Amino acid sequence: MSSKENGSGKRAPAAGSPRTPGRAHPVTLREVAEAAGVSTATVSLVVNKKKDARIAEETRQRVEDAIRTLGYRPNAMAKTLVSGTSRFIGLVADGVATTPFAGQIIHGAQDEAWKHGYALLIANTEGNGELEQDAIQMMLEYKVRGILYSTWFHRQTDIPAPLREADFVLVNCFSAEPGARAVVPDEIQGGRSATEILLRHGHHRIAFINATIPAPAKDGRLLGYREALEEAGIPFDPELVMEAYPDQEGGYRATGELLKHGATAVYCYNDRMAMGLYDGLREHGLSIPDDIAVVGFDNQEVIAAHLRPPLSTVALPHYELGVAGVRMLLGLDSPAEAVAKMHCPAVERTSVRAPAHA
Amino acid sequence: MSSKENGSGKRAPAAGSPRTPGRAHPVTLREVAEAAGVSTATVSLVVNKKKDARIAEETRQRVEDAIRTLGYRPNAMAKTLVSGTSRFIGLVADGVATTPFAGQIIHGAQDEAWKHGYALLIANTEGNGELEQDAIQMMLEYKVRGILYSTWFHRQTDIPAPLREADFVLVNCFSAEPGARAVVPDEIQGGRSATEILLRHGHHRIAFINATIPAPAKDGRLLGYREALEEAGIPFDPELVMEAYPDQEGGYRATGELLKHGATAVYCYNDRMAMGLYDGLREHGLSIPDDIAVVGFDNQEVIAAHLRPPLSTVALPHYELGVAGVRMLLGLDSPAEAVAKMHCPAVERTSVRAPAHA
DNA sequence: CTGAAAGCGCTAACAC
DNA sequence: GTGTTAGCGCTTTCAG
Repeated sequence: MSSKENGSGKRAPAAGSPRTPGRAHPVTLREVAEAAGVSTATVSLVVNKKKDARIAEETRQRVEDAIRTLGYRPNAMAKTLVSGTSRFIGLVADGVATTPFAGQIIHGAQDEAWKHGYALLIANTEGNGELEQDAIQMMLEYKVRGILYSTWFHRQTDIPAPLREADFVLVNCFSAEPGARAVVPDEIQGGRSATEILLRHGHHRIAFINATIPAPAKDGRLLGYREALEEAGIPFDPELVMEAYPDQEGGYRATGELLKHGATAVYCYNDRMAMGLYDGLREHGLSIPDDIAVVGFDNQEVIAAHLRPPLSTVALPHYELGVAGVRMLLGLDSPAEAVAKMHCPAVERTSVRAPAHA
Repeated sequence: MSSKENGSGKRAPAAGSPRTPGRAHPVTLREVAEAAGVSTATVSLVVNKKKDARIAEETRQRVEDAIRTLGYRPNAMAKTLVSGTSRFIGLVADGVATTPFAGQIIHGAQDEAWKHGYALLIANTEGNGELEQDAIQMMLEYKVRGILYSTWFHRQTDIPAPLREADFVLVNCFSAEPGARAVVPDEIQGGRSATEILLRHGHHRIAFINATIPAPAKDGRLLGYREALEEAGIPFDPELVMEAYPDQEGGYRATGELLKHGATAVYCYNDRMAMGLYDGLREHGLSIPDDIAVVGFDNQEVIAAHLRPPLSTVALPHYELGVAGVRMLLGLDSPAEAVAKMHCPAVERTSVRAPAHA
């Protein structure tokens, strides 16, 4: 964290601030105490609404009036200094920017943290290791309650050394180290759910366009597909599984291969591939869902909800990942596994219908 | 900020932490001083690398060794308490979640803040006024250097009362109050740029599908369109301007109307509408860009870069908004206007070509 | 029921 | 060159 600064420190010339009328220095506890004619201890007690402290109703009134008229606001830094640990939870992310998803992790973490009186201190590292170290150091210096270390796509990760000095949990990633707490999406169940959407509509020849890129998602989503098939008593046909680069172009290019094997339905590794596939299918004069049913994965809102027809898919529970991350950090839930797998809910839209000949 | 807590406060049972071996309490400055056989003042001086303090090289070494072996880490809270203001910049957003864009604002703000030694304290309010108040209060209590108040889409906003107690700047929004500092995208220039892409390719009959929803973007993008036309000496034809709900469905439904007026090119209020329009045009057997050229607005990556053909559009400078916001807050740039308009750069892809008969 | 006083970890005069 | 000391604003025994 470099430090150079030339700011004026001046306030914006906004309309007269209602509270601190002309005061340069913020109001302190002591000042409130003097104004109310009590000691700082007493003020502290009423400010913090200590249950066991018996304050005369009359005194409390006097103090509260003083607080109001002076516009007193507690200094969280001083509080923290005394208590030794702040009400901050750090969130280190490798990409808030890169993806619409990271935002949801932040959102979930923030909501849950807030609920328990914590604020989020965030650092976006965009994959820069040095920055990451610095960010963690900084959080440590601010005495954060703990750190959420998150990645924008589900993957294995190394635990940066300084992270160990804090209470931490990995979010959307996991470590090879046993015992390292983590929360990740349940890719297998997600793959099962995606396949089941199709199965439920009566499809038997279901193709799966997997990603070419190795990742827990690649393995998990395939495994889920196989499990669902097996449970439905449908033999696994390797011909129906193909691979493509996991974006629109990949999906588009996979169209030809897909059409060779007489599938009546296809489950795509992600929504972006499904989007490309839509174009490819259309060019072949095929209509969705009448000629072929499609499901995606990720529930990437901008895409899935607005394709024609809207895409049935399985959602990656990013918001829940954030929530679960802070709950685990704070030790709010019963002590289950070290790594929690979050459910990926199916979200059905209209890209699936029973096969024509069924 | 409610406060209830039952966390265990235990650390994750990770591998032995390298630094603080078994220590319950973090290492303090005083301890380093004792270990090095110097006073706390001296340690403070070397820790902060004070230029003017003359420390004997030998002493400095001794101190640095002590720091290293003890694994000392400064307590930022104590520092802040002394100095009166923290190295935090608050960022209040009404929707990190709702959109892929907000992430970019955060990203820009964080990068720039970090560059100047500040960390970001963020609060997502999702439009909840009470939460917003609380968030600002909290930031005030943590003595933030200032607050960035941002909205996920460009609009006018009211300044929440507590915000006035801080140094603040509005990001992606603005206030009716004169003097309130703000940074917003330059919609007019953006509209001009979008239109100019089409003009440059030789189009004369350029339709504009505007949004139905009132917003600075609606007015600005239209105005930019008119300016570009005028500058090109092309008379404004009201028939070529239509309105639709600003999403895929809106764009799709606008197709029929669009086709009535012999436009060879169309500029859409946003990329989502363009996406819908692509489908509509395709159903009419029209091809892009041969039969009709299309440009969007927003540069919503997932969409624009991956439509077939990839969509030429104008980017909303969210990252830059974040950067400019902290620069303005910190008073880093020359004292220009109270509200800065950020440039919206054209990003050309392949959805535009010269008109057929040209 | 309330006040006095001792710090939390660090910085900044001001001595020596 | 380096040590002493007085707080920063607050919480928390411990007296009374």
